[in-house]
Amino acid sequence: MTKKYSPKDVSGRIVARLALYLGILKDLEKVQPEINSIELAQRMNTTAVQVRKDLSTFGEFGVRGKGYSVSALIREIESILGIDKENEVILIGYGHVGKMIACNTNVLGKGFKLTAVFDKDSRKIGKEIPNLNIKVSDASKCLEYIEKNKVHTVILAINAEYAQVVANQLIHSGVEAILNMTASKLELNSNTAVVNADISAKLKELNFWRINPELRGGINFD
Amino acid sequence: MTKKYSPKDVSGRIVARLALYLGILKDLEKVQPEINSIELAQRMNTTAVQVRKDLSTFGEFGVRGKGYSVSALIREIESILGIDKENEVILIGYGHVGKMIACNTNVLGKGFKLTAVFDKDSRKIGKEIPNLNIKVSDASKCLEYIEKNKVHTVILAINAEYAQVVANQLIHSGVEAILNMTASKLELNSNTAVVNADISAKLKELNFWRINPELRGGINFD
DNA sequence: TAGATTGTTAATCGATTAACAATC
DNA sequence: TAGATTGTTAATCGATTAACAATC
Repeated sequence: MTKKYSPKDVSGRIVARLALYLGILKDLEKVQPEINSIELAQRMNTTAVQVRKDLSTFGEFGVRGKGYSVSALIREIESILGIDKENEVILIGYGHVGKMIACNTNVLGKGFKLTAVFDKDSRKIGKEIPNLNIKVSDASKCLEYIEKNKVHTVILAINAEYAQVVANQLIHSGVEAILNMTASKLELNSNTAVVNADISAKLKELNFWRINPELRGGINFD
Repeated sequence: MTKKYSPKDVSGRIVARLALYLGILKDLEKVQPEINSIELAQRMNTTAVQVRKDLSTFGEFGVRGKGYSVSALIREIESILGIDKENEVILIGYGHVGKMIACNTNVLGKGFKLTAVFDKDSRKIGKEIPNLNIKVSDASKCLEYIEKNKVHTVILAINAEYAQVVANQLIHSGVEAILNMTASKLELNSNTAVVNADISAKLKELNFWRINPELRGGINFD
């Protein structure tokens, strides 16, 4: 059950690609039952060898001479990413970004369930969140909630200037993973996982590639 | 004025880091006028050598024996990323994600101005966007608008299943850059720049690192 | 001049690709 | 068995790091 991958074989790039493979496979699921590395590579804008190498890092999922079963591969990748079960997450910050995440269950995707939302603004506290059966709670109760409910994943959607302070508190409370939606780069000497999903940074990257078309030789600049 | 960097020296990673350096420097601007590569590296969770290498790819911005001027470095990086001037962008899709972007000018950050918003839903068309002086337009007018106004950058925040079709049309209309907020991986044989900013993919990555703490040896898994 | 820190050239490390053996 | 396509081992390529020369 508990698969063991070697640290030297799993890189950040591979994990990022895994999430992309999954997206492609989900699109494909209704249309065709099987796929080979060549076609998957085309859709990923990469090479067939990389597809096979990536997948084989985690196990032998294909059938030689044939290819991969789309549905089986989806299940494998979901299992690798730990989204075959439902993971509880909480959201801190109910501003524009927070609201978008809270009001749109699609945004989180399969495997994640939003169980609580916190904000420090008294005008927002107590507001009902559409579709989910929860209300915005007072941010001052947040750490208590985390410890009581053993929350392991937090989406941080607060003002950038408070991000570092709040993150420190979260880690102290035992949080293992933070999705950082703020423009602030979090400094964490602990072993908490942090992934940045700040839109403005992405837009800046994009703009660089736009104004320097001659530099986008390589295929991948996600 | 027009700086020329060699393609072999500029990688996607460097550009991504550039946007992060900028964020750190902006935080720092009010607090201290100068910084050296050692301190900047600490805040970035990387090494001083990498900081210097990254920056020197684009020019000589530092003073030997001293370090870098925070404000000058900010200006340089903004210039490299092309956000020292205002770039017009349009938004396609006024659902939860689109609304979040349109209603929150902060989200785009410096250097970008939202000039038009499109949606195909007749209930949304005509709606006034708070703070910006624009209304949601009919998506059917979108391509015409792009061609007329020479729009080069589009934020795509529509349903994943339409993403590929719309992207093809955008490229045909001369769009140079797409910020893809959808969960769909866009296949583009043209030389349009695309950067993905799908939140659910990031959350999946994050979850992998959470459940495999022994694999997060390296510092950087953004 | 001595001390500090940058920018660059060379060495190492890691990730991608090529070649091929395994097997359906 | 022949054809196809996977999974893996070895070779190449690119990115990071180390060493050091430049210079404030």
